[in-house]
Amino acid sequence: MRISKEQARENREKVVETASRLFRERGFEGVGVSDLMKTAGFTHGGFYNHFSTKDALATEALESAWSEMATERATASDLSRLLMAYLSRPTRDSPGMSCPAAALAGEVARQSDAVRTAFAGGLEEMIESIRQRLPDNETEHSRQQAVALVAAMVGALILSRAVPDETKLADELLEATLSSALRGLKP
Amino acid sequence: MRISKEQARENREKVVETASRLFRERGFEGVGVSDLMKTAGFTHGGFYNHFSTKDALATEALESAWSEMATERATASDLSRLLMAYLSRPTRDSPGMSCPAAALAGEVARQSDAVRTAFAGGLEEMIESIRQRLPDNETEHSRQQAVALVAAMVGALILSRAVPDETKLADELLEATLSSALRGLKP
DNA sequence: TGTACATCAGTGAACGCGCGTTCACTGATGTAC
DNA sequence: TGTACATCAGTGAACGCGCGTTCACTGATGTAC
Repeated sequence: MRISKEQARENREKVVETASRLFRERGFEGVGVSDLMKTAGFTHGGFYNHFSTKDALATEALESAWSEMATERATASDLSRLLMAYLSRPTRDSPGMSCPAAALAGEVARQSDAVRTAFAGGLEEMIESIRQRLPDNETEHSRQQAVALVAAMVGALILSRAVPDETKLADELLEATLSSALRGLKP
Repeated sequence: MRISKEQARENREKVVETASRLFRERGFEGVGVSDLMKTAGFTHGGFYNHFSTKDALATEALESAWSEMATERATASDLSRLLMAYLSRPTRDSPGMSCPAAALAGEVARQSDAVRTAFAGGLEEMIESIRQRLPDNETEHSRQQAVALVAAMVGALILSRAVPDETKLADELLEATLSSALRGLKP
């Protein structure tokens, strides 16, 4: 049952997008190739027609997630709103659709150079896009401010997801970091 | 070859401490029971004389790591120095001996309730010990400040470990977050 | 435009491997008398 | 205090299982004439 080239391209994309979501939800190690292909609507054997290894897919899936984030950031009207959306309960509760840094940073430290490089590329873009939205985005200091802000955003989301769901601390992490970040934007 | 009660107690502690280090270095999933017992100096079969499951050990190992951190925090003379030590390259490059939040937060979100609760307990202690060291540690606002500060510290360390070693960004994350945090301590 | 055949995306069984966990066994420690 | 025996921490083989990856096969698509 050979498939048309166009169909094959679409199928490949479907696998990458499914991986992009599942990896963020369960981590790289938490998603098996067989599991992933099944979720994407295929059998596992065909995987290696598209990707040389699981690690190669991980790299592509990460790039896909970062690109999705960049598109989403472009729609935010200003930095305050971007921060409010990022440090929110809906974002915390849907890791598969949100920031790959918050979902995968811990595991990325132990992945291949290809994955780590893809991660750093997307993170750099995130930092720069935030720097450009800072009030004083021309100064040298704005770079430092953007880097620190991204670290705080990512840290808050990761920690909020780690503590048990019902704890006050889970919400507190988002709220305190948001307040602190918004305060930092004032001149 | 039965062992004395005292010896058995020491052996158990050795396994917990080895796990505490290895889990922080490689993640929960990255350390096998057999591997762990071998590193601690035993064969794997004896594991279940001490722990009911690997998850039970994970919980104890996490508690042990947090307790180690609390002891270490108690020796810091002031908050500035604590921040400088936390956001440093030596700390970043020895995850097995440093903050369990930075090493394990990502994975903890997908662990059992027991592990997540142990994680939240240690994190809460960390937040409170930092709040007490803030200049205005009597105000209501100090709690919020401490929570946001901890999120930034943990986020910076996690991201610094995720990007490739040689990148400028790895150091930048530590430095920018440290500068921003120290600036936040001024009245 | 129609025919013959090569290509290759997808299928599903099979591979070796390491995982967490179980178990029969060993023999020094701990205990009962 | 000395003897007999039960206890149990540690050993290492074995368990079923799911992992990433390979492979022979299928049959519609793509191509050569």
